[in-house]
Amino acid sequence: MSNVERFNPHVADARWQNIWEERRSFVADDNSTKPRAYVLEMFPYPSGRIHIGHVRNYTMGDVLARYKRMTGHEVLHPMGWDAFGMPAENAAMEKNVHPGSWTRDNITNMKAQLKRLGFAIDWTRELATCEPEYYGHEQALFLKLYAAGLVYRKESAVNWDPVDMTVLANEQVIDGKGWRSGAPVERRKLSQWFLKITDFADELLTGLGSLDQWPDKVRLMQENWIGKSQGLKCTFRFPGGDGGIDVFTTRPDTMFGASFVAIAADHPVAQKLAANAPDLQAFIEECRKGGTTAADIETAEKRGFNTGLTVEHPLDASWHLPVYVANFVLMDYGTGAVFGCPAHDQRDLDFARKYDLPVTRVVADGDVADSVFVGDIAFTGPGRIVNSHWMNGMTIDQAKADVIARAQTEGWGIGQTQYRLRDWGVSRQRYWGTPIPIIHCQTCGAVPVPDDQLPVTLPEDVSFDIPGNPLDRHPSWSKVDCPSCGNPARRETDTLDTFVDSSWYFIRFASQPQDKPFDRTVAEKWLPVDQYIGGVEHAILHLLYARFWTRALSHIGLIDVKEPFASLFTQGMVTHQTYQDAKGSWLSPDQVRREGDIWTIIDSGAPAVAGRIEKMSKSKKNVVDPDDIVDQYGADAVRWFMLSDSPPERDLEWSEAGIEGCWRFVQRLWRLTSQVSGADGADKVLDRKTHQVIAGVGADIEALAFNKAVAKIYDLANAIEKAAPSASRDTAIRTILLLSSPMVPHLAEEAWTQIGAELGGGLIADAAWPVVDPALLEEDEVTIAIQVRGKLRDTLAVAKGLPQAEMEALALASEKVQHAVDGGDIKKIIVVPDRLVNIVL
RNA sequence: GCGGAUGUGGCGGAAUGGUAGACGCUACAGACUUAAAAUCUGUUGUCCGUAAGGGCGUGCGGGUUCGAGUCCCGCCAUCCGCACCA
Repeated sequence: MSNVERFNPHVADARWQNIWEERRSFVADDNSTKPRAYVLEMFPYPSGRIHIGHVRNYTMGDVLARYKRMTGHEVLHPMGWDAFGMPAENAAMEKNVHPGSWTRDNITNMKAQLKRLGFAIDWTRELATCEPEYYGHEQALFLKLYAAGLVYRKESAVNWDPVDMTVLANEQVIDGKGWRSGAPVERRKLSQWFLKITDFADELLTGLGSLDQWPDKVRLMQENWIGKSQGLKCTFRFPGGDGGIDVFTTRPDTMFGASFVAIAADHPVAQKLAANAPDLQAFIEECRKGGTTAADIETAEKRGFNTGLTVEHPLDASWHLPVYVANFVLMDYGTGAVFGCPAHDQRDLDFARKYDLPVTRVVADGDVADSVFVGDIAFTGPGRIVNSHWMNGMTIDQAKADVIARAQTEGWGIGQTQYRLRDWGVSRQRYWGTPIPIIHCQTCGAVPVPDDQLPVTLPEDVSFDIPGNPLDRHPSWSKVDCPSCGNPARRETDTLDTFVDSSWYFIRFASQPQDKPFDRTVAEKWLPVDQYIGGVEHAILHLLYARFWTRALSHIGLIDVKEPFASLFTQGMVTHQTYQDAKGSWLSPDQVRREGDIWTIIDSGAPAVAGRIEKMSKSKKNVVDPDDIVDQYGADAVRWFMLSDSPPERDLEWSEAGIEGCWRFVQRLWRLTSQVSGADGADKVLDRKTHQVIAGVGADIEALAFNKAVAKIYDLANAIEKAAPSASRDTAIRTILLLSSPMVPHLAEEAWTQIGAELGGGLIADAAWPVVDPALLEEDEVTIAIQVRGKLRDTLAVAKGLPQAEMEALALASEKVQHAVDGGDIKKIIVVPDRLVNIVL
């Protein structure tokens, strides 16, 4: 054993970080002729401190970025800040700081934290969405979409806090009450800006088909979110022929099972009736209680109000159905009205049982075809149509087609494609966001801010001492002259949803000229992003909005990119055990100590309870600060931990023992690199292992299966340690350094200068990935399994490629096999070459 | 409520339908040491057995197959998303 000093990250980390920076190692060259690789992790919200989840995310991207550089790519790996959002305003209210200075301070701190981890980031392209240099271009893009007719204004519901007189985000509504006032929230309508994402519904849906490097689950979730369905839009007429109620249904086959029509509380018919019906008015107001989320609405008790109105059944005018106002019907989806077929829809059945409405079966469940439906569980399976006159005996699909055809011929309905997707409401009644560049004029209406007046910047002099949007009460900011007629007018005081900011930052990273949002030619060189990595919580909204925005820009001819992210990876969360004291208060991990199976509070000696392993969160105090652990173990051990053990798409549990193990491995790798001996001679077994590992680690990194790459590196380290000195062993040591350098770059550089000096020096970051010799991958001997009746009875080492007959003979000759067969009748022998023999009795 | 996923030793996990538990962690035993740390060697799914060997084992219940952790059907549990959190 040599007496090498330990690897000291406290010195080495900063040294190499400075060298990479000085040499501009990771600055991407727009004009490079190398193949390009754009590696992007979802940019962070500057909340204050870097979170371990960020570290995991950026470590994964970093390994890929560094690997891509080593395999000859020009890599773009940028970083920026998703810097607008509510927490800055909350901080302003709580700590009396300006959202801007709070945000910018956080960025400074978090950038320093990220730098300590040695990520191969091109910091020259750093951007923050809260700066006019970014959001000004966003305003320009918004106005281009406006000019193209993709932006419009309409009424839409928000959570209204009647005490604070302010709009609340869903997050600020807790159990139906405002988080500060505690008052029950109401749904209130406001006029707001919308982007026409529904124009792209079909494109966004079919586009999913081209995203073959996206996880199936994300594509499926987006598909369901867009929710394309075919159905019938038809009118249930008021008796007497004066108008009616338009209804959309995906189940026209069940029309003869209808027993009521239900309309939304906001439906014009309901509104009109309520004017003269106080009890209906009261019911409608009751329906407005509670928050706006789908979960709130759909888990609320299903309630209805019988309006006393009736409508004619389209297929039988003599058949009249009652009209209810129901709290589960949404004005935003379809026509805001449905017909209820209780036998074949659970919600309708619950409703019918509650209000004692008829329940008629129209789809047979096997042989059950009784006209009166029994039970409380709706039948939604396949079957043939019954109790439906001429449709009896048809399949569901035949009946659907029949009813739609009949409706179109007779003129009372039309076959229609419907989407669940709604237009994207982008108005936010808040300060800390991109101002919507519109001016409201009494004469001219909504007028876009002229290009030469962009950016519309946020005023700095705002106060947060009372709830509500400071832009609204700013003395002068909103007072402007109309750009069109010159008369006094009012600036829009709503700001844009922060999802708009994150819908194009990846384009701005690729190209950031001062005078326009991006240079098309340069952006198109880099886009689409080759690998996008982030949390699965963004599977729908962010990723769908970014896809839409890119298509919208493409639609108006600004860029020729349809899909922004060619390959997507969704990582799991970082979790940690939680601890509580006897009263149930949360304790941080450094407040408790373990003695055997007993946990105690260090300060008081009182008992503590080790609870569930949960996502790290401040409220549960189970957080670990990356700075602390980098201080203790250095960047490389932390990075190694982020990649080890857990598959990246799954949750990773932070543990003391785990990081200790990683620290030991870093030191072990360091010792290994001091063992280059200069010895001669080849070690064929080690050579084979080395090349198998080169091939395996490369494939694993490309597949982002970092835990498997790590396991293979451990395997190679074990093999090297067991091998006797030889030229092969020296090569294996250099190889393991190269293979692990994307993961532990500081140690790799440090060791590389020592053993690399003799090879001519240079940075390992600039070194080439080792090349696999396919001839060395081949094993000449394989172990085959011998099964009897599918149970393993023996294993045999045989030459690779042994003929099946010989495998069979060897298997039968095995004593263990003969014992297991025990003279029984052999019916069949299955032979899988180089794998196994299965003897079937 | 709707949509999506996950479930394998003490723990994290590995396994193109073909030897379940690679690799790591923990624990235990041993070596080295005055001692500790570090390091090294070995053991570590479970039950029966001195051993050889055998039984049982991938959330639960069925099924397909020569062969199922893997495919199919039905459950259970947990987690994530649900349009103003980012």
